[in-house]
Amino acid sequence: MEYDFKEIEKKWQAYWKEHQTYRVENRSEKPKFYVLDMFPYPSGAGLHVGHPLGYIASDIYSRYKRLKGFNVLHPMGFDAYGLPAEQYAIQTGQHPAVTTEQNIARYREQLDKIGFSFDREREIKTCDPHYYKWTQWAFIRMFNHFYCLDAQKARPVSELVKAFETNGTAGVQAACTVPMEFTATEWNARSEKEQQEVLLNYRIAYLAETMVNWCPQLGTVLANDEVKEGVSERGGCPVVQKKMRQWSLRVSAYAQRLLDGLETLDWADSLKDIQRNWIGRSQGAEILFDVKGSGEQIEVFTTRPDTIFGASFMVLAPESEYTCRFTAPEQREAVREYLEYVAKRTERERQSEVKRVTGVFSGSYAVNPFTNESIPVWISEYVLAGYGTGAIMAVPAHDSRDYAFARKFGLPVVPVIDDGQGHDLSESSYDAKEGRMINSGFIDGLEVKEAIRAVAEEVEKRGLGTSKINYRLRDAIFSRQRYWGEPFPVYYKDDMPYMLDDSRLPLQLPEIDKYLPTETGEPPLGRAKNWKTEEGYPLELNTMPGFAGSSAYYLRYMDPHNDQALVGREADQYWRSVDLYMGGAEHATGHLIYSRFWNHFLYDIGVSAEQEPFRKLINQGMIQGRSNFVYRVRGTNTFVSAGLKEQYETTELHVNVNIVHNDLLDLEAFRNWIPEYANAEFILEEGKYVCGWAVEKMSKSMFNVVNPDDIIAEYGADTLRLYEMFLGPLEAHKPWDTQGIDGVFKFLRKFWRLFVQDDRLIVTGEAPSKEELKVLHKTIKKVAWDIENFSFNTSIPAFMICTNELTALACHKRAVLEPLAIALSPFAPHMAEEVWHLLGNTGSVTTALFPEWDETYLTENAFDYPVSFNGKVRFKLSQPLSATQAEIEAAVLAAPETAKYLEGTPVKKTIIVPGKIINIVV
RNA sequence: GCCCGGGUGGCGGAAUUGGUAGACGCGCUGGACUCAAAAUCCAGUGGUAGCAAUAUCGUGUGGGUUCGAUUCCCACCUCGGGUACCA
Repeated sequence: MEYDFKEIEKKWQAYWKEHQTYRVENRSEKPKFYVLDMFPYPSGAGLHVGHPLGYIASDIYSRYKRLKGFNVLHPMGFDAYGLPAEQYAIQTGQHPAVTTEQNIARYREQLDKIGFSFDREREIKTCDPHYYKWTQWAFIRMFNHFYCLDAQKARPVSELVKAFETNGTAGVQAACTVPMEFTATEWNARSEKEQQEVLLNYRIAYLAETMVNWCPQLGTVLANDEVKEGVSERGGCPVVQKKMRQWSLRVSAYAQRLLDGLETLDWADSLKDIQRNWIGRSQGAEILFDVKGSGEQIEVFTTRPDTIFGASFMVLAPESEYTCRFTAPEQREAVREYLEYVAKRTERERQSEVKRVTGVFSGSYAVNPFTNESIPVWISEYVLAGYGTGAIMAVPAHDSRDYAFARKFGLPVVPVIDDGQGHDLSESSYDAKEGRMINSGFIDGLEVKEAIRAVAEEVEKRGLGTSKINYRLRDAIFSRQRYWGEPFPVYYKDDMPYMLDDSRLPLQLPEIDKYLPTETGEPPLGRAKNWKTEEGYPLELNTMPGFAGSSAYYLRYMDPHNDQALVGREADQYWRSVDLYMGGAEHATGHLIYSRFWNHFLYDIGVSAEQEPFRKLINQGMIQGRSNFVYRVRGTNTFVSAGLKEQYETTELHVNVNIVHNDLLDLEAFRNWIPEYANAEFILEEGKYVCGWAVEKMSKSMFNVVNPDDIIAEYGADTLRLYEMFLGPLEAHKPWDTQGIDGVFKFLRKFWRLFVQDDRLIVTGEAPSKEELKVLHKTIKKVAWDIENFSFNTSIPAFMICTNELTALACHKRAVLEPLAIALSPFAPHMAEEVWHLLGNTGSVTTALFPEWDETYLTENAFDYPVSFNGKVRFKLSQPLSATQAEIEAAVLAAPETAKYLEGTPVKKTIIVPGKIINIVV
């Protein structure tokens, strides 16, 4: 019986299902380990060969951990809300729930064939009311909490109300949208509606007029991470800034904690860097500048207080409220024109024309508090309203943007730092934080870093301002004008939002006739009949964004059937957080920020046991497509082989990679592929048609999609699993190329033949030789190390070498082969189960223990092989010696091998690297 | 612009972190089996010189540290990712 993967894989997949082999309990004597994959959005196209890469890696790790004696939670589910299903619904009228369910069924079927060890009982779908009930529940909690800056955590809004009632804002340190000040008397005099309006300024989930990214083509607003280079990430539609009343989450309140938390995480440094940049902490000072003749002041934020003596003008953001306040009457017309121009520009234009310098003089003058000179106040779009105070002090000599602006409008450039190299300020600004201060009064002669401190102190002393930390991280806009998402558990009374009672959750998504905005421009939910509370209050028409459902799903897996809580206390205390999270780095600024924020909040309110949800994170790389091309001779139906294409005028066309083998085109299959090519003629080289190729994104339009189902049908799931790992380092991006798959398939067949030949089991009970044990233990050691370090691509060669060596030794001994089968089981579980049973074991190999390796089988002589070169003799030590250096030296010099190479030459010195090498210099 | 990563045979990539560079696989070449092909098996395969043993060069480029560098340091070239008037 040859290796019959079809039979074997079918058999064991059925066995696992029937015996619930991978079912896991929330309590155990064993230590826990939680392995999670970023759950997929089930698209209509189904899985391609790139999708399971991370799942295979995490499955190998899960299986390994199980064999190492851990109670492993390894679930899978579906991120089911999303734009594609809704767009499809708009086009076809098909309910998105229906298509989503179909897609999920297809995904599940494809995943099942790969032999994952998921606990199927725990599967979740974000669009399931039993699931999104808890998304809504968490939202209500965010509405009912504010972020207390004293405690650095979320606190109930009821506490805030109490504080307002007794002391007003005095002593209240809370994260807010706009700073507010009022007394208890003022608060108590306010109407219910006015009080609610004030509280929205503090709530963690809040409704506010904010500048949002509005995408007219998609008809919805988008979060910052959903906008890339000024256009929507999905669909690439233009995005404009627009003021709208929208739900937001006060993520910014958690900026420092999200930053600090990174230190405790075992994530790739590059990913941490991305998050650090995104959070964008910058330390500086806020400084007040008097505005001449107004009695009012402008506050600026700067990280370079040291350069204040060089501040020769100020600039306001066009959208800043300062702008209209400080526009002088004679400049009113010019400013109005400029603001009009700015408002017309899209985000994209603004970004693509960064170099373009525009601006207008406000007509006002401010006073530099250190030089007492009067400086003009300008307005320009290069200053952003949403960052800092919306106003800056411009130091053209030491900031390149200010420099460009000063040059364009002829403003003075005053150098205040001497870099010691004679930097030419007529060419460019000097931005570096190095050098000595000049022209700067009391800080003259100080180093830049000292000067920053000195000025900041002086500013505080003179009451001109305070030091201040700013973050780039913005609050997350949480409303979407869409149908296919979680409904908000919100109703409106007197135009103010109120939360539904928990007992009314889940608030189910209503049926509607069409999935488009209403004629009056309301979101699709405006079409729902009776979309109001029993009391008749209207319900919220927006739905939640895609990241809502994916922000706390890992908690739900711990306790997926709990009707009373998002996660039960006991389950949460047991599983705590994800020990290994596997997923793509593209979620660095989206999901991985929101999810951390969400979990920090749940931690604050005592729902989640740990602040950080994902202790270790591995980013698997993307598998790209390898496209093939044919070359059509212009104006004909004749195709020329790649090697000859230079001799003709050709057009390059993508050809389906599934009818190309080793870059050779299957001519018959090509003629049958598309009717247009039925009569195609070919110009061959050496009787073959050679295709061109390139690495591109795997997509339908490039005809380079490889379906895992096809690979499994031809080679089996174990081969697919092995090959995906063998392709290259887990974290690297790499093209899929089916060509090499034969290699791992051959290996599995060879491995099989160690156990079975000529239809019978040939494994014997003989005691293994020293050499065989060395082969075995070498392999176990290597493989265990590789798995622990996620270096799966190198553990497969270890198995291959081992198999070749055992074949050469004609070793069919159970004492060697059984541990080997267990070690292989994380990679090729079907094959491992089969041979495990052939050896007479019962149950699943999952219940075995990963073999331990024994160093004593791997050691031989203290120094194995001398190599001589360049007048030196070198010995490699195969393991650390317990002897002293002098003893080693003496032993080596006395050894006959040494004498052979030295041939009497006197030794100049010896260099000993313990455990590694001895060099003898002659 | 700024912040991260990378550059090793014809190709994917090893080298567990300063110690025999090119493991393993693909591809290619030769051989065995076959009427033949496919499949399978065996051998060879970085460049140069040589029948050969062997010598010599060789990890993007140029320098440096070291007995010893793909690995560490400096400068440059180049590819990829993140981010971008964030003051």
